[in-house]
Amino acid sequence: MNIEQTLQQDISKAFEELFQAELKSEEISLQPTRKEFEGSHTFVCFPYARISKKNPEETGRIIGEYLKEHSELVEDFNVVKGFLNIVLSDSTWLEVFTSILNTENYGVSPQNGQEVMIEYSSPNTNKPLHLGHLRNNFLGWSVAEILKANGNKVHKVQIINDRGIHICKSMVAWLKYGNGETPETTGKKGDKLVGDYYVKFDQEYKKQIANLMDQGVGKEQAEKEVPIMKEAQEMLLKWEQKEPETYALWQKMNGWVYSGFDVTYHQMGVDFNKLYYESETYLLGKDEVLKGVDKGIFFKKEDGSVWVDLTDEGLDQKLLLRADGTSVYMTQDIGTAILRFRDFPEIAKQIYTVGNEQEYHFKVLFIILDKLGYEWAKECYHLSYGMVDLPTGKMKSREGTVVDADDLMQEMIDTAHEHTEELGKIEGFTEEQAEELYETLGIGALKYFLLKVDPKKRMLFDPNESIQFHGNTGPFIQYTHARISAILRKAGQLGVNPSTEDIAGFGNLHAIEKNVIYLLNDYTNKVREAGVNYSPDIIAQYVYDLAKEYNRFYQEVSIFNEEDQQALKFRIAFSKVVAETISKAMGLLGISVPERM
RNA sequence: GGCCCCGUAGUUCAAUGGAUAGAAUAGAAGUUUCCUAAACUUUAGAUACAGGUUCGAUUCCUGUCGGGGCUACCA
Repeated sequence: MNIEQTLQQDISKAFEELFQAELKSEEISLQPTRKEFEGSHTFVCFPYARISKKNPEETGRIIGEYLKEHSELVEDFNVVKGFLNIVLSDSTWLEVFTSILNTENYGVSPQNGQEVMIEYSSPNTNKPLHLGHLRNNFLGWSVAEILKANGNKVHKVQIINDRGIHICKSMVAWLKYGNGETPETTGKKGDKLVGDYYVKFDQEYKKQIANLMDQGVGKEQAEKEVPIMKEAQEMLLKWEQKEPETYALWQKMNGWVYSGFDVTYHQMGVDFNKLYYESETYLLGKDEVLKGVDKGIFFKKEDGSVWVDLTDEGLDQKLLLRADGTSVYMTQDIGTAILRFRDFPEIAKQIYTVGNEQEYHFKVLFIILDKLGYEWAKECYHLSYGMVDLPTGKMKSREGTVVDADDLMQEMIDTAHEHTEELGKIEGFTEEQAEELYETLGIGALKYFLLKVDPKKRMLFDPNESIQFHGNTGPFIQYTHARISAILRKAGQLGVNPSTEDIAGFGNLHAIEKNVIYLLNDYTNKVREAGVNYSPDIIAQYVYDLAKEYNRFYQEVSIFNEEDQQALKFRIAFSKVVAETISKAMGLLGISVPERM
């Protein structure tokens, strides 16, 4: 049963019969009643005063009377300053609840036949993943899950930026200063090792510039003449010519990075269906651009460079091919987009999870694809998210303020460990179970923290204060689930296993129970809304509200002391549905929930 | 300079144009014979500023002030 739809229809009917006015039921918007008033759904009467030709207060009263008389759902109503608050009957609430109880896969829409591709992560291979990647990955992965729950078939992909001057820098530094070090000989994660040499390169680079300047060379000239930078550029050329030694070194070092990334992704709990490598796609797009020149979509300058003129769109001119004929980033992205639609001809949408500093880039990319005549260009979407700032400001690798992904996750797990031991909550756990719990809690806290904020907004991460386990946090929600699990275990031991028949006709619902059922009923709306807006924060906010409201119930209503057997059974079934909904919603965020904690 | 985004309690986050702007945390005060106190209850505290549109504005428009991003023949 759909409460909202039914109410909308009933209100629509009221308008027809009372005021002879046609008002489509979709046009009628209901909002949740504020908690200081009685009722669950509120109809705002102001906009309809001109239809009813009565003041809002009066309009609300008349419609309220009508609903109370004619609607099967409505038991009572009150009107406060033009707001019609609708009170539903207990039997309505119970009916809503049992219908949820009996719905398989509640909150999951049937397949709609639509295929969607979502890209996230897309790291460079010259340094380890950091806090910004965590937001990116958690966001992309969660949006993928949310889209699945909305009935889409989803392909999770990333493009790995595995070539270019950045990786050559690490390679040069390793050759010069590495003494043949490997992850095996040092015991270091491969991505960390390669990252160290990237840093080493930068240090040497600066040193050499300083030396040159000491010798009286001007700053600009020094930057141009630095020997180590020249070496990196030469290496890039060798790589492009596939010079065997360079190529082998590149493969070896990237291999180290990938093994390191695998560990990190595993700990993060994210995965991909297909990987794209820049080394395989960076030459794509050039043909498309040249074709575009032939068609007059792009233009060539005297020096031979190719540009697109976007001044009609209110943007600038943008370079697509350099004078020497080589590609730029934009060219590659054009090629990759086309490749992906070739690989997956059925996809109806492509989503790029990339930080908001690249908004301009994607705006231009999508316009170009459209100009090239690709219908699907309109279905490309830049899932743009804000930076994660530190209390000291932006993360800067050169200033050593980057928060490493592995370190941060480990820190969260360690904190969960300490916290759990302090509370003495690990009695009866095996060592293995305890370790698993710390991980569940630590990673859960981190994911929830990063996902509860609207992706579009920048957010602050304070390492000292963001690791919290109280209040609006992942562990709070996990704790609620563990509490319910304890109730269900006890119910199982007592042999209480309520069925729909057991609770049929139960008519003594507690006010908090109605609030919770309202939330349970709202879950499908939230999943839809989160899908439409690509916003896991909607789910995060929702599941927190649900857990919080259930905790109030837990505090105020006792279950096993209840003498009325039907009430007891209802509360068991009710708790079970709450636990399942918490678990599902958290699942959409990539957060698992423990049975005990 | 041009373009884009953001200014909400001390702090971190909410609020399809709707009621007395919600949470969390930090502060103050309470609640464990009873299903896990990582919980619950009470209390105090905010829309940067000035106009405009509207029955009604945190939300839409204009301006001011403040913060951030983009604006490379880098990726």
